[in-house]
Order: sequence, then structure tokens, then C-alpha cells
Amino acid sequence: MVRSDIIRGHLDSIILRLILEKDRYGYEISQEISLRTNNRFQIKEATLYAVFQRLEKKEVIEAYYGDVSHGGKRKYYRITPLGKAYLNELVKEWSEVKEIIDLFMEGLE
Amino acid sequence: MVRSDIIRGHLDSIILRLILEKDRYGYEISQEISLRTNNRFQIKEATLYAVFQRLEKKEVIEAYYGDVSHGGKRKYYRITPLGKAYLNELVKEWSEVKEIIDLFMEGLE
DNA sequence: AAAATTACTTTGACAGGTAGAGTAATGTTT
DNA sequence: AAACATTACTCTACCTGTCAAAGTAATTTT
Repeated sequence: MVRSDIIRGHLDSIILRLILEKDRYGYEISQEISLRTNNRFQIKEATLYAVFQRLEKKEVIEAYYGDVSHGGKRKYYRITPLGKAYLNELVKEWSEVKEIIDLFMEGLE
Repeated sequence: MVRSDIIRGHLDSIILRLILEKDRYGYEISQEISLRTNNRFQIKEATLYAVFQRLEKKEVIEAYYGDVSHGGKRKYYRITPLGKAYLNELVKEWSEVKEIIDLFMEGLE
């Protein structure tokens, strides 16, 4: 299980990417992250909803209410055009971060 | 210039790696990071000394005073055996973090 | 002698992440 | 039908890592 303070700062990317694929709601995203990472990483509930707030404020995602078929009411999120551009930036940034950190990890693996 | 909150959590690794190569003092490390990354990343002074404090408390580095030949007194740091083991863990962790984040960035580059 | 550079320290603030507790609807078990 | 589990979201108080800003002090350059 990976410490979350090492993933810190990359949650925006992860969540935006999942919402880019299709509109999703919080609980679903949380499940999807656990699934895709084989439980090597799990996002905490409180964190997830904090990220939503941040991203909505930045206008990179938008919310709308969905059905209530399996428990509480679902709040769906869609990515905005601004969000797509933002995600693009984050992807570029990630590849630069990898390069930089790898610079220092070289020869130690 | 890479945002530092995206490097966050990896400073321990970067600094430990530089001290592993040879004993170093703060100012030197700061210069070395700028140099090696071609100024794509610069560690802030306050941050650097905060990292030293954290690492010393964890007993992964030790300090001793050096000469005073070029300005202020230099405080050198050496890595402890515990520090080498710790760095080893961090390197493994980094490769897992890369895998996980790449999982979500796939197909977007 | 003044200014620039080298070198370290401390304080207070901020932002992202989190535990924990709470609310509510639906589905399952007994 | 009552009890329990699951789905789903929200809020508050707190912790930690990073950093701006200001300070101290010695040496080198102008």
C-alpha cells in the first residue's frame, strides 16, 4: 500500500482522467482507483470530496445529480473543456517530474 | 520550472541520495539540485533546512561542523546505515508510485 | 569601507490530505 | 418488519510538508 503523501499532488490528475473517460460519481471513482491499482492505492473518502470541491472551484469539472437507485443520491461529475486542457498540462508536468526524480534515483535501483 | 508541491514527498529521497554520494552541506545541496536539474527545480532554503531537521530526527543523517572558509560556517551531513536502508525503501517506493500514476496517465501522452 | 556572496536558523502561514462523526436512502438478512 | 450492511455524500478539526520573510554572521569582491 503506497503512502498517500507520496501520491499527493497527483490526485487531480488521477480523478480528472477517470472523469474524462466518462461521467462518474464519487463512490464509483473511489472503487475504480482501488480496482485499477489492485488495492495498492486507495483514496480516502474525505480526500476525494475535497478534491471535487477544489476542481469544481477551478471550473475544470461540473456536477449534476443522478439517480438514487442504490443508496444515497449520486452526484455525477463531468469534465469541462477547461478541464481537458488542465489535464493535458498535468500529464506534461508528470513526465517532467518523472525525469527530474529519476535523475536522482539513477543507479540506485 | 516544476511546482514544488508536485515534488513534495520526494525531497527526502533527493537529498539522501546526494548525501549518499558524499558528505555535503546545505548550500552545496541546494546548488547541486539546481545544477543537475538545469534549474528545472530549485529547493527553497527554508524547505531544505526543514528536511535536514526531519531526517536528523529520524536518525538517517548526522551532522558535524566543517570549516568556515567561504562565508558562514558549514554544517555537513553524512548518511547513517539506517539512512541507507531508508533510501533503499524510498527508491522501491518511487518505482511503485511511477507504476501507479502511469496507470492513470496511459494513453494521454 | 561598502556590497555581494556564502551559509544557516527561526517564525508564522498555507494547502493538501485525513480521521472521525454525521446524514440518508436502499438492499439484505433473519 | 426489524436489524444490519451497503451505497453515497458532507463537515469539522487536525497534521504535515513546504515556503516567504526576516534575521545572524563570516568571507570575498569591488
